[in-house]
Amino acid sequence: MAVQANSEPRIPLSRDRVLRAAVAIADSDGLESVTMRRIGEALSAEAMSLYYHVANKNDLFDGIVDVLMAELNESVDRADGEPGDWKAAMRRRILTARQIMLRHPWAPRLLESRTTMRPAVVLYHDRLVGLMRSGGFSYDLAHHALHALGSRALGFSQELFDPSAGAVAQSDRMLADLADQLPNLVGMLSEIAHDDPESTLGWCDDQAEFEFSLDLILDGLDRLK
Amino acid sequence: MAVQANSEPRIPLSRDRVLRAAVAIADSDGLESVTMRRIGEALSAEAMSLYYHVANKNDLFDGIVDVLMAELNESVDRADGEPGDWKAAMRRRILTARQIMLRHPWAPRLLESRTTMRPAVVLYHDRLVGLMRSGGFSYDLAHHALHALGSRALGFSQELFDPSAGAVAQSDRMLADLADQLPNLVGMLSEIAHDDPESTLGWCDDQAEFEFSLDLILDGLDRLK
DNA sequence: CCCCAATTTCTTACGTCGTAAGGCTGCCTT
DNA sequence: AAGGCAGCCTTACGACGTAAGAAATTGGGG
Repeated sequence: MAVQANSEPRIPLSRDRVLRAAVAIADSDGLESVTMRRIGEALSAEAMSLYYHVANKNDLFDGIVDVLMAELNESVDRADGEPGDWKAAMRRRILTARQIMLRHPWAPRLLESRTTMRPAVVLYHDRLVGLMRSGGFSYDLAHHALHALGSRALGFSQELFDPSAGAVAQSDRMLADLADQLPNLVGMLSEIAHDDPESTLGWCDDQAEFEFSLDLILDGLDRLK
Repeated sequence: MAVQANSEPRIPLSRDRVLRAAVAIADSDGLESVTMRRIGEALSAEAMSLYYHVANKNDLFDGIVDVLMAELNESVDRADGEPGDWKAAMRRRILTARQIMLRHPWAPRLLESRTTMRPAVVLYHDRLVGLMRSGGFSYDLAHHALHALGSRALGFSQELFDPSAGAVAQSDRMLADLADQLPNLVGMLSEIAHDDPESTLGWCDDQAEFEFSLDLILDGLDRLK
C-alpha cells in the first residue's frame, strides 16, 4: 500500500506502544477485538510489523498481562504502609487490586487463559505471602491460603451465572417455566432479587458479595493460624 | 466430493451425535480442537451439515455444557440420599461433581466462557440451595454461599498458576533468578515443594487443596448460620 | 412401483484470523 | 562510499465460522 503519504513524522513502533494499544482496544471493544490487524491500524502500521516487537499472539497476551499487573502492583503498593494487622492489610491489597480489575473487564478472562506465570503475578503473590508470614502464618498455611483465595487474591472471582440484563431476563422466563422444578432458587430469588437493583457490574460479582466471600475466607484462615 | 462410495449404511446425524462427537474430541484433543470441520470428519460428514442440527458454534458449546451437566447431575443424584447433615451432603455432592470435572479437563474453561445459563447448571445449584435450606440456612445466607463457593460449587477452581511440568520448570528457573525479589514464595516453595510430588493433575489444583478450601468455606458458613 | 415433497446433506464461497517468507528502506558504522 | 542491519511492509497460506443455495436422500400416497 505504501500510504503514509501524509508527512506525519512516524513515531517508531515499540513493544510498549504495541502493548498499550492492545490494552486500549481491549478496554474499549473487548478482548476479542484485540487482533493483530486492529492493533496495527491503531498504530498506523501493518499487522506484520508488530511481529518485530512481539513474538506472536501468545507473547502479546503475556505482554498485556505485564502491563496490567504493573498498573496493579503500583496501585497496590501505593495503598500499602498504612497501619493494621495482616487481615486488614490483605483486605486492602486485594480490594485495591479489585479496583484495577473493574477498570479492565477483560482482565479476569485473560489471566485465567495464561498458562505461563508472569513475574509480576508471582511478585504480587509473594507480597501476599509476606503479609501472612508477618501475621504469624506458617508457610504451609499461607500456601493453603493462596489456593483458597484463588483468583480472589487478585480481586476477582469468576461467576458462573452472569447476572447481566439479557441473561437475567432469559432466566426469569426460564424460572417461570420451571418454577416447580427449581423451588429453592425461585424462593431465594424472589426474596433477594429486588433488594439491590443495580449493584452488579455485568462481568463481575457485585462488591458486597466479593467482600463477604473474602472475609469469610480470611476469617476462616485466621482461626486456623 | 461425494465420497461415501463405501456402501456403509450411513447413520443419520442428530444433535445428540454431534454433541457427543464434540465431547469426545474435547476429551482427547482439547477444546480448541473442537472445530466444525473436525466434528464433521469424526462423523464422516461435512462441516456444513452440522448446521442442520446445531444453530452455530455458540449453540454447539451450549449443547456440550448440557451433555456434561447431564452426566454430572446424574452422578451427583446417584451419590445422594446417604445420611449426614447439610455439610456432609454438600461436600459429597461437590466432590462428586469434581470427579466429573476431572474426567473433562476442558469443562471449567467452557463453563466459565458460557454467558447464557443452561437449565442443568441452574438445576444443580437449586439442589445445593435446597441442601442449605434444609440445613437451616436463610435464603440470604444461601445466596451468599453460592457466591462464596463460586465455581467450587461445581467441583473446580481456576488456578492462576498452572503447576504442570513445563510451567514449574520455567518458574523454578525464574525463582532462582529472582530469589531475592521473591523471598516469601521462595521460602514457601522450598518448604513445601517436594512433599507431595505427584498429586497435581495439571489443569486443576490437587485434591487436598480443593478439599481444604471447600471445608474452609463450608465451616465458615456453618458459623454464620 | 414410481413420483413428489420434505427433510437432510453437500458444494462453493466469503471474510476473518494468525503468521511464514522474503523484499524494501533508511540510518549507522567503518 | 559501501555495506549491514534494524524496522517496516507486501504477499500469501491455511485454518476458522458460516451464508447461500444446489444436490441427494427419505418417506408417503398414487
